[in-house]
Amino acid sequence: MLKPRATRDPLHEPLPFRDALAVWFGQNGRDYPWRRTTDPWAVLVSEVMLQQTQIATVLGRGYYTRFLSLFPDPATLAVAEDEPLLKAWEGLGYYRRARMLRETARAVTAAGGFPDSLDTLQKLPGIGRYTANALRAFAHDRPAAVVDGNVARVLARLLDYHHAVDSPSGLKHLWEVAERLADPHRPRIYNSAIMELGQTFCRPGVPDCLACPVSAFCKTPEPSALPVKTAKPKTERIHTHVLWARDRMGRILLHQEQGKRRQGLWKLPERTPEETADLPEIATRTYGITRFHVTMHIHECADAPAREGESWHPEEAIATLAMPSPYRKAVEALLA
DNA sequence: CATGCGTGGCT
DNA sequence: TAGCCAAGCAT
Repeated sequence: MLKPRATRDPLHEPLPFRDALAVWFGQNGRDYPWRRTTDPWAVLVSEVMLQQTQIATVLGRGYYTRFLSLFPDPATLAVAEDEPLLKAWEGLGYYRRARMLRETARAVTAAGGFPDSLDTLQKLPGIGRYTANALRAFAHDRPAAVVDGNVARVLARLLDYHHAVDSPSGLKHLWEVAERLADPHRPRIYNSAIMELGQTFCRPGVPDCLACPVSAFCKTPEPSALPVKTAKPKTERIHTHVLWARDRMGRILLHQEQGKRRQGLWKLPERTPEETADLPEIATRTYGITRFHVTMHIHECADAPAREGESWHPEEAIATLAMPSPYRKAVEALLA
């Protein structure tokens, strides 16, 4: 891996660093729909959708455009029911984001508009330090710095920073650096540029330092070794047993989540291994969720008493319900 | 401060 | 295949 030697320090010479980023971005910046608007609502929707979610997912499957046509302003989302909201979010994951976005829409609607102070923005549900600053930079073009996964990687390499970037102390340091580096005169361009740099040249694994517009400012001799992250617990293999139950009318038994996290989503009813031991297993599916590798065993039964939170649904109604992806796929395969 | 939260693409 | 990673946040 060939990498040009660092000849300049971005913290010591922030002006040429910002210029190099701005020039490159001005000629090569990508055209995303959320870069074509300054509407705080449209920007907020994009930022929340993009939390821990790749651009290709949000764009490729049309989530962003569809969501904004369904909920074009905060007042519309503020009065939306669970079902259309969760359905619009189906497949994006982290479903709590959708509910928190509606809570924020209600607060903004009640207040008659978006707050402009960083502290007030950060008190809104689902808006943390990153999203609050992103709103200020991308919607209002006001001085702000952001640290997301891309920026953390870029800064760690620029500074040859070998502490864990996902630890609280590491993040604190990176935010301080980010605020010193950020361009106070071109917040929108600067923040767009440094994030896009992390998606393109300064990508995870082996970066493309030879083409990087700021390689002269980059201190690390071994970029592929950065950033350092805290060790994650090893994936655990677990098994679940669910029912594929249809009554005499052909209706399907489903369970609606009640907890804090996935409230409102519909799943196949779960039973203990003992309860399904005598039922024929008609399919198994595997999927990953957080730190678990799940093998879902699907058992067929003609009928079953509905328990708390469970109800029967005609086949035509299934498509209108919001289901987590693994269950959506399982149901579609079983109905095919 | 560590952990849980979804999903899909890439290595 | 298994692990890593992504425009983080709340608890």
